Amino acid sequence: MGRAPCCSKVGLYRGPWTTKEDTLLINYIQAHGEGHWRSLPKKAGLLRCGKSCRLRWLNYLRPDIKRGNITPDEDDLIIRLHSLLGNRWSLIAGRLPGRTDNEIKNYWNSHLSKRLMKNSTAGNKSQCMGGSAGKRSGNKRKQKEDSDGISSRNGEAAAKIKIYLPKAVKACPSSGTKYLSNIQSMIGSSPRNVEVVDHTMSGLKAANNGGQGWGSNNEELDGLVCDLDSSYPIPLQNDIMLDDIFGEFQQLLKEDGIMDSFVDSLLA
DNA sequence: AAGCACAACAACCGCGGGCGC
DNA sequence: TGCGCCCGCGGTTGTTGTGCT
Repeated sequence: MGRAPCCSKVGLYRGPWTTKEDTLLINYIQAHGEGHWRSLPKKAGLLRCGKSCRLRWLNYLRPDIKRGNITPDEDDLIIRLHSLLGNRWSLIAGRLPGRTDNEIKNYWNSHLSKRLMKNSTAGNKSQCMGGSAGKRSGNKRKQKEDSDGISSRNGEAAAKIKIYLPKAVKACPSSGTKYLSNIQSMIGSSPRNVEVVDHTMSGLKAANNGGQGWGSNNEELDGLVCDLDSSYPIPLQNDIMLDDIFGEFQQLLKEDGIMDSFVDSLLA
Protein backbone atom coordinates (compact mmCIF):
# COMPACT_ATOMS: atom_id res chain seq x y z
CA MET A 1 0.00 0.00 0.00
CA GLY A 2 1.41 3.35 -0.93
CA ARG A 3 2.20 5.71 1.80
CA ALA A 4 1.67 9.40 1.47
CA PRO A 5 4.81 11.34 2.20
CA CYS A 6 4.36 13.46 5.25
CA CYS A 7 5.83 16.30 7.25
CA SER A 8 9.28 14.81 6.96
CA LYS A 9 9.37 16.40 3.53
CA VAL A 10 12.14 18.91 3.46
CA GLY A 11 10.98 22.49 3.54
CA LEU A 12 7.79 22.05 5.50
CA TYR A 13 7.37 23.62 8.89
CA ARG A 14 6.66 21.53 11.95
CA GLY A 15 5.91 22.32 15.54
CA PRO A 16 3.63 24.94 17.02
CA TRP A 17 1.48 27.01 14.72
CA THR A 18 1.86 30.76 14.51
CA THR A 19 -1.12 33.10 14.48
CA LYS A 20 -0.28 33.98 10.91
CA GLU A 21 -0.49 30.36 9.85
CA ASP A 22 -3.73 29.98 11.75
CA THR A 23 -5.17 32.98 9.96
CA LEU A 24 -4.14 31.66 6.58
CA LEU A 25 -5.72 28.32 7.31
CA ILE A 26 -8.94 29.78 8.68
CA ASN A 27 -9.30 32.16 5.76
CA TYR A 28 -8.73 29.43 3.24
CA ILE A 29 -11.20 27.04 4.82
CA GLN A 30 -13.80 29.75 5.19
CA ALA A 31 -13.44 30.51 1.51
CA HIS A 32 -13.15 27.00 0.14
CA GLY A 33 -14.36 24.67 2.83
CA GLU A 34 -12.73 21.68 4.49
CA GLY A 35 -11.24 18.73 2.72
CA HIS A 36 -8.57 18.15 0.10
CA TRP A 37 -6.04 18.41 2.87
CA ARG A 38 -3.23 17.32 0.68
CA SER A 39 -3.48 20.20 -1.70
CA LEU A 40 -4.79 22.67 0.85
CA PRO A 41 -1.47 23.87 2.29
CA LYS A 42 -0.12 24.79 -1.10
CA LYS A 43 -3.28 26.60 -2.11
CA ALA A 44 -3.50 28.37 1.22
CA GLY A 45 0.11 29.42 1.08
CA LEU A 46 1.14 27.32 4.05
CA LEU A 47 4.42 25.48 4.36
CA ARG A 48 2.79 22.65 6.27
CA CYS A 49 1.76 19.17 5.34
CA GLY A 50 -1.91 18.43 4.86
CA LYS A 51 -2.05 16.27 7.92
CA SER A 52 -0.78 19.04 10.08
CA CYS A 53 -3.35 21.46 8.64
CA ARG A 54 -6.15 19.02 9.17
CA LEU A 55 -5.13 18.38 12.74
CA ARG A 56 -4.80 22.05 13.51
CA TRP A 57 -8.21 22.79 12.06
CA LEU A 58 -10.01 19.89 13.64
CA ASN A 59 -8.47 20.18 17.06
CA TYR A 60 -8.07 23.88 17.48
CA LEU A 61 -9.38 26.26 14.86
CA ARG A 62 -12.80 24.88 14.06
CA PRO A 63 -15.44 27.42 15.10
CA ASP A 64 -17.58 24.88 16.93
CA ILE A 65 -14.79 23.76 19.22
CA LYS A 66 -15.71 24.11 22.86
CA ARG A 67 -12.72 25.31 24.81
CA GLY A 68 -12.35 25.13 28.53
CA ASN A 69 -12.66 22.59 31.26
CA ILE A 70 -14.44 19.32 30.88
CA THR A 71 -17.62 19.51 32.92
CA PRO A 72 -18.53 16.80 35.43
CA ASP A 73 -21.29 15.64 33.10
CA GLU A 74 -18.89 15.33 30.22
CA ASP A 75 -16.43 13.66 32.53
CA ASP A 76 -18.97 11.05 33.49
CA LEU A 77 -20.04 10.54 29.91
CA ILE A 78 -16.47 10.01 28.78
CA ILE A 79 -15.98 7.35 31.40
CA ARG A 80 -19.15 5.55 30.38
CA LEU A 81 -18.40 5.80 26.72
CA HIS A 82 -14.87 4.61 27.22
CA SER A 83 -16.08 1.62 29.14
CA LEU A 84 -18.35 0.89 26.22
CA LEU A 85 -16.15 1.71 23.27
CA GLY A 86 -12.62 1.45 24.53
CA ASN A 87 -10.09 3.84 23.06
CA ARG A 88 -12.30 4.87 20.19
CA TRP A 89 -11.74 8.53 20.82
CA SER A 90 -13.37 9.72 17.65
CA LEU A 91 -16.57 7.87 18.49
CA ILE A 92 -16.51 9.18 22.02
CA ALA A 93 -15.87 12.69 20.74
CA GLY A 94 -18.83 12.31 18.43
CA ARG A 95 -21.04 12.08 21.50
CA LEU A 96 -19.58 15.21 23.06
CA PRO A 97 -20.46 18.24 20.97
CA GLY A 98 -17.60 20.67 20.66
CA ARG A 99 -15.02 18.26 21.99
CA THR A 100 -12.34 16.71 19.84
CA ASP A 101 -10.98 13.22 19.92
CA ASN A 102 -7.56 14.58 20.71
CA GLU A 103 -8.88 16.59 23.62
CA ILE A 104 -10.74 13.65 25.03
CA LYS A 105 -7.79 11.38 24.55
CA ASN A 106 -5.53 13.81 26.35
CA TYR A 107 -8.08 14.28 29.10
CA TRP A 108 -8.36 10.57 29.54
CA ASN A 109 -4.65 9.99 29.64
CA SER A 110 -3.90 12.83 31.99
CA HIS A 111 -6.94 12.80 34.26
CA LEU A 112 -9.31 9.91 34.09
CA SER A 113 -6.95 7.00 33.70
CA LYS A 114 -5.09 8.12 36.79
CA ARG A 115 -8.23 8.75 38.76
CA LEU A 116 -9.67 5.39 37.85
CA MET A 117 -6.38 3.74 38.56
CA LYS A 118 -6.41 5.31 41.99
CA ASN A 119 -9.97 4.22 42.61
CA SER A 120 -9.20 0.74 41.56
CA THR A 121 -6.04 0.32 43.57
CA ALA A 122 -8.19 1.05 46.55
CA GLY A 123 -10.38 -1.80 45.42
CA ASN A 124 -8.88 -4.68 43.52
CA LYS A 125 -5.25 -3.94 42.95
CA SER A 126 -4.42 -7.28 41.56
CA GLN A 127 -6.54 -6.88 38.48
CA CYS A 128 -4.82 -3.80 37.18
CA MET A 129 -2.69 -4.16 34.13
CA GLY A 130 -1.43 -0.67 33.59
CA GLY A 131 -2.87 1.12 30.73
CA SER A 132 -2.65 3.84 28.19
CA ALA A 133 0.13 6.17 27.42
CA GLY A 134 0.54 7.88 30.74
CA LYS A 135 3.48 10.15 31.30
CA ARG A 136 6.59 9.61 29.34
CA SER A 137 9.38 10.00 31.75
CA GLY A 138 8.18 7.76 34.49
CA ASN A 139 6.32 5.27 32.42
CA LYS A 140 8.64 4.45 29.59
CA ARG A 141 10.52 1.94 31.59
CA LYS A 142 7.31 0.43 32.82
CA GLN A 143 5.92 0.24 29.31
CA LYS A 144 9.07 -1.44 28.17
CA GLU A 145 8.89 -3.89 30.98
CA ASP A 146 5.27 -4.61 30.27
CA SER A 147 5.83 -5.10 26.61
CA ASP A 148 8.79 -7.33 27.24
CA GLY A 149 6.85 -9.33 29.73
CA ILE A 150 9.43 -8.72 32.41
CA SER A 151 7.31 -6.86 34.86
CA SER A 152 7.17 -7.99 38.40
CA ARG A 153 4.48 -10.53 37.77
CA ASN A 154 6.04 -13.85 38.49
CA GLY A 155 5.75 -17.48 37.65
CA GLU A 156 2.73 -18.77 35.82
CA ALA A 157 1.01 -15.47 35.37
CA ALA A 158 4.03 -13.98 33.67
CA ALA A 159 4.24 -16.93 31.35
CA LYS A 160 0.66 -16.54 30.22
CA ILE A 161 0.07 -15.84 26.61
CA LYS A 162 -2.17 -12.88 26.04
CA ILE A 163 -4.45 -12.56 23.08
CA TYR A 164 -5.89 -9.14 22.49
CA LEU A 165 -9.24 -9.15 20.83
CA PRO A 166 -9.87 -6.30 18.46
CA LYS A 167 -10.91 -3.11 20.13
CA ALA A 168 -14.53 -2.14 19.89
CA VAL A 169 -15.35 -1.65 16.26
CA LYS A 170 -18.50 -0.01 15.06
CA ALA A 171 -21.02 -2.07 16.90
CA CYS A 172 -21.91 -5.06 14.82
CA PRO A 173 -23.73 -7.74 16.71
CA SER A 174 -22.13 -10.51 14.75
CA SER A 175 -18.57 -9.35 15.02
CA GLY A 176 -18.15 -10.40 18.60
CA THR A 177 -19.11 -13.96 17.92
CA LYS A 178 -16.92 -14.09 14.88
CA TYR A 179 -13.86 -12.82 16.70
CA LEU A 180 -14.49 -15.03 19.66
CA SER A 181 -14.92 -18.04 17.43
CA ASN A 182 -11.66 -17.25 15.76
CA ILE A 183 -9.95 -16.91 19.08
CA GLN A 184 -11.48 -20.14 20.24
CA SER A 185 -10.12 -21.94 17.22
CA MET A 186 -6.75 -20.26 17.67
CA ILE A 187 -6.66 -21.36 21.25
CA GLY A 188 -7.55 -24.83 20.18
CA SER A 189 -7.01 -27.58 22.65
CA SER A 190 -4.66 -25.91 25.06
CA PRO A 191 -6.42 -22.97 26.62
CA ARG A 192 -4.77 -23.31 29.97
CA ASN A 193 -2.09 -20.72 29.45
CA VAL A 194 -4.12 -18.37 27.36
CA GLU A 195 -5.78 -15.23 28.55
CA VAL A 196 -8.21 -13.51 26.27
CA VAL A 197 -8.14 -9.77 26.62
CA ASP A 198 -11.35 -8.28 25.40
CA HIS A 199 -11.84 -4.62 24.65
CA THR A 200 -15.49 -4.90 24.02
CA MET A 201 -17.75 -7.03 26.05
CA SER A 202 -16.49 -6.64 29.54
CA GLY A 203 -16.56 -2.92 28.92
CA LEU A 204 -20.17 -3.17 27.95
CA LYS A 205 -20.83 -5.26 30.94
CA ALA A 206 -19.17 -2.67 33.09
CA ALA A 207 -21.13 0.12 31.47
CA ASN A 208 -24.30 -1.64 32.42
CA ASN A 209 -23.17 -2.34 35.89
CA GLY A 210 -25.35 0.19 37.61
CA GLY A 211 -24.07 2.83 35.27
CA GLN A 212 -20.77 2.97 37.09
CA GLY A 213 -18.64 0.61 35.16
CA TRP A 214 -15.46 1.33 37.05
CA GLY A 215 -13.92 1.09 40.40
CA SER A 216 -14.74 -1.10 43.26
CA ASN A 217 -17.70 -2.88 41.80
CA ASN A 218 -15.61 -4.89 39.43
CA GLU A 219 -15.75 -7.97 41.56
CA GLU A 220 -19.44 -8.18 40.86
CA LEU A 221 -18.80 -9.17 37.32
CA ASP A 222 -19.23 -12.87 37.84
CA GLY A 223 -15.63 -13.75 37.32
CA LEU A 224 -15.11 -11.49 34.39
CA VAL A 225 -12.47 -9.02 35.36
CA CYS A 226 -12.93 -5.49 34.17
CA ASP A 227 -9.62 -3.79 33.77
CA LEU A 228 -9.04 -0.15 34.36
CA ASP A 229 -7.99 1.03 31.06
CA SER A 230 -8.02 0.08 27.44
CA SER A 231 -7.77 -3.63 27.99
CA TYR A 232 -10.02 -5.90 29.93
CA PRO A 233 -8.55 -9.25 30.73
CA ILE A 234 -10.96 -12.13 30.83
CA PRO A 235 -9.40 -15.23 32.30
CA LEU A 236 -10.53 -17.94 30.00
CA GLN A 237 -11.96 -20.81 31.92
CA ASN A 238 -12.98 -24.11 30.46
CA ASP A 239 -16.45 -23.75 31.82
CA ILE A 240 -17.12 -20.38 30.31
CA MET A 241 -18.36 -20.60 26.80
CA LEU A 242 -17.44 -17.49 24.88
CA ASP A 243 -20.61 -17.52 22.89
CA ASP A 244 -22.51 -17.50 26.15
CA ILE A 245 -20.64 -14.41 27.12
CA PHE A 246 -21.54 -12.77 23.88
CA GLY A 247 -25.14 -13.76 24.40
CA GLU A 248 -25.03 -12.12 27.76
CA PHE A 249 -23.65 -9.01 26.18
CA GLN A 250 -26.52 -8.96 23.71
CA GLN A 251 -28.96 -9.47 26.54
CA LEU A 252 -27.51 -6.51 28.35
CA LEU A 253 -28.00 -4.37 25.31
CA LYS A 254 -31.64 -5.37 25.14
CA GLU A 255 -32.23 -4.65 28.77
CA ASP A 256 -30.95 -1.13 28.62
CA GLY A 257 -32.86 1.14 26.32
CA ILE A 258 -30.21 3.80 26.40
CA MET A 259 -27.52 1.38 25.42
CA ASP A 260 -29.69 0.04 22.67
CA SER A 261 -30.37 3.37 21.09
CA PHE A 262 -26.77 4.33 21.50
CA VAL A 263 -25.54 1.32 19.61
CA ASP A 264 -28.20 1.91 16.99
CA SER A 265 -26.96 5.41 16.54
CA LEU A 266 -23.44 4.14 16.08
CA LEU A 267 -24.62 1.74 13.45
CA ALA A 268 -26.42 4.54 11.69
C1' DA B 1 15.31 32.91 42.87
C1' DA B 2 16.66 28.62 40.88
C1' DG B 3 16.04 24.02 39.85
C1' DC B 4 13.26 20.17 39.55
C1' DA B 5 9.17 17.30 38.87
C1' DC B 6 4.90 16.81 37.25
C1' DA B 7 0.67 18.16 34.64
C1' DA B 8 -1.64 19.64 30.60
C1' DC B 9 -2.16 19.93 25.97
C1' DA B 10 -0.63 20.66 21.16
C1' DA B 11 1.35 18.33 17.56
C1' DC B 12 3.56 14.44 15.13
C1' DC B 13 3.88 9.68 13.42
C1' DG B 14 2.63 5.49 11.41
C1' DC B 15 -0.99 2.42 10.25
C1' DG B 16 -4.96 0.92 7.94
C1' DG B 17 -9.43 1.55 5.51
C1' DG B 18 -11.96 3.54 1.71
C1' DC B 19 -12.14 4.76 -2.80
C1' DG B 20 -11.03 5.87 -7.51
C1' DC B 21 -8.47 4.50 -11.49
C1' DT C 1 -8.43 -7.20 -9.31
C1' DG C 2 -4.59 -4.71 -7.88
C1' DC C 3 -2.42 -0.41 -7.01
C1' DG C 4 -1.82 4.02 -5.20
C1' DC C 5 -3.62 8.14 -2.99
C1' DC C 6 -6.08 10.40 0.59
C1' DC C 7 -8.00 10.67 4.91
C1' DG C 8 -8.97 9.52 9.63
C1' DC C 9 -7.61 7.32 13.79
C1' DG C 10 -5.03 6.07 17.86
C1' DG C 11 -0.64 6.07 20.07
C1' DT C 12 3.22 8.71 21.22
C1' DT C 13 6.21 12.63 21.79
C1' DG C 14 7.39 17.54 22.46
C1' DT C 15 6.63 21.83 24.61
C1' DT C 16 4.94 24.89 27.90
C1' DG C 17 2.94 25.96 32.34
C1' DT C 18 2.70 25.39 37.30
C1' DG C 19 3.69 24.06 41.88
C1' DC C 20 6.98 22.49 45.19
C1' DT C 21 11.43 22.30 47.52
